[in-house]
Amino acid sequence: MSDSTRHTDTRERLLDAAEYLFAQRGVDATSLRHITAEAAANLASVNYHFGSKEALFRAVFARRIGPVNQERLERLDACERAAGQGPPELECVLEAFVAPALRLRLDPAHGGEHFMCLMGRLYTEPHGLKTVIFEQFREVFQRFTEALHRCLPDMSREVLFWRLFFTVGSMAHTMSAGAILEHFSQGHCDPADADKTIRYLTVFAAAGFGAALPESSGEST
Amino acid sequence: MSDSTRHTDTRERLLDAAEYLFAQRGVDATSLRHITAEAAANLASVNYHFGSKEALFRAVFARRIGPVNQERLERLDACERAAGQGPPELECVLEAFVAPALRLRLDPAHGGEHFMCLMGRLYTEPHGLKTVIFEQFREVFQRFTEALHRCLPDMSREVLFWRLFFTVGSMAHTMSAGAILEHFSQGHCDPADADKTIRYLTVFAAAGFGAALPESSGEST
DNA sequence: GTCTATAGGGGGATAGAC
DNA sequence: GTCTATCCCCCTATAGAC
Repeated sequence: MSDSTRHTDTRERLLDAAEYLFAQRGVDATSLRHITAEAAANLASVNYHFGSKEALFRAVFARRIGPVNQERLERLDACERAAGQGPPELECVLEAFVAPALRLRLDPAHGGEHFMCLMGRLYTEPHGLKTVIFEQFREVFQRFTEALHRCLPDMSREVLFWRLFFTVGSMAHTMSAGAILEHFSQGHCDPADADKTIRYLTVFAAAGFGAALPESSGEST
Repeated sequence: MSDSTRHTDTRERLLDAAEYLFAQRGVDATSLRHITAEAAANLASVNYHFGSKEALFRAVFARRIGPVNQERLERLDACERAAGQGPPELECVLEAFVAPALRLRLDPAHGGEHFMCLMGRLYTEPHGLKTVIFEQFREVFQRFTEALHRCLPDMSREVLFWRLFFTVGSMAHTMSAGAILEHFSQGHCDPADADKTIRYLTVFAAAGFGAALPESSGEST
């Protein structure tokens, strides 16, 4: 915000504008012309600063994913310290994973809410770009699956992966489709209340993880 | 399949092609040229049969959502009959909701797998078209929230809506991002096994619904 | 019902002046 | 670093012959 940076941050304005428009209208539906207009920059500036639309998309993610994943790992460290020698607490681990993403919405200064929506959609978008971005989740994925395995030592890898996957689905849905809940619940639910949302999701997922294992019991068709 | 319909089903071929390509590459990224080429039809045929790309998109959904939602209601009826006077069983209700969508993948003759993926993405896509399509879910939503309320009479509407929302998120994620699970689990999980997937998700969600209620307990930041 | 041809509008990327 | 002008592509939708 200082005057010394004012003239140099076209790049930042482009990132902000792209983040906002990608989240609001989708990546394919957003043109470089929309972005540069929103950023009050020139059409050629995207190619000058980033090289291509795809590179801009990657940059939008690179700017924020790192901090989110770092916070996840720090919170996981805290869970493990609190547990001493024993396994960490299940709810603590799940909250460590879920909270940093769901709290993006509250990020002051920045348009974290837009990024949260975009990131929630990332999992299901058909873009080939996904694969590159998912590499940035590898460490988080490994650390958390290890921690969950210590929480639930008798659970097979298969079931553990499935339940983590369901948890990610609930989280992603909350990040990108909260408006639907607000609409269908007719005001009963408020996805803008991050603390409550985190608490509800953590409790739901922890109970799901703790369920007795189904060995393809009873009913099949 | 009969010869008498062979010459008239350009319309069907267009729907199949659109369903496939929308699922695979996204709606915005799929052009009418792609669709008509895939369907071995003429570029003008989409506008002749449907009027516009948007109308084609709606037709793709209209063709399959009806049957899925009808099956959900029938299965819910079955749960309620089985329960007699009392409340239906929680797992039965959840499976009634989840199974018809997850079993789309097995739909023979048709490309149900593609539609499943597309439908899973519908919740989070930025298209304005969503609102029109969601109207078709209204009855299902009401019947299932009522049934869940009878299963869990002490649960507030707020918590019930949240947990149904989390369940929908897990389901949608499974429908549209199963490939990610297959990749990250390195073969431990097989999202193509519909029976197992349904069982796992039902058990997970039922446990989540059954969790003790959190009154913003303990930790907040 | 099906096709060709085309209108008319954006799209991403780049060259080259400043 | 920033801007204008422009190349060349693909898009949706429609007109009109068959």
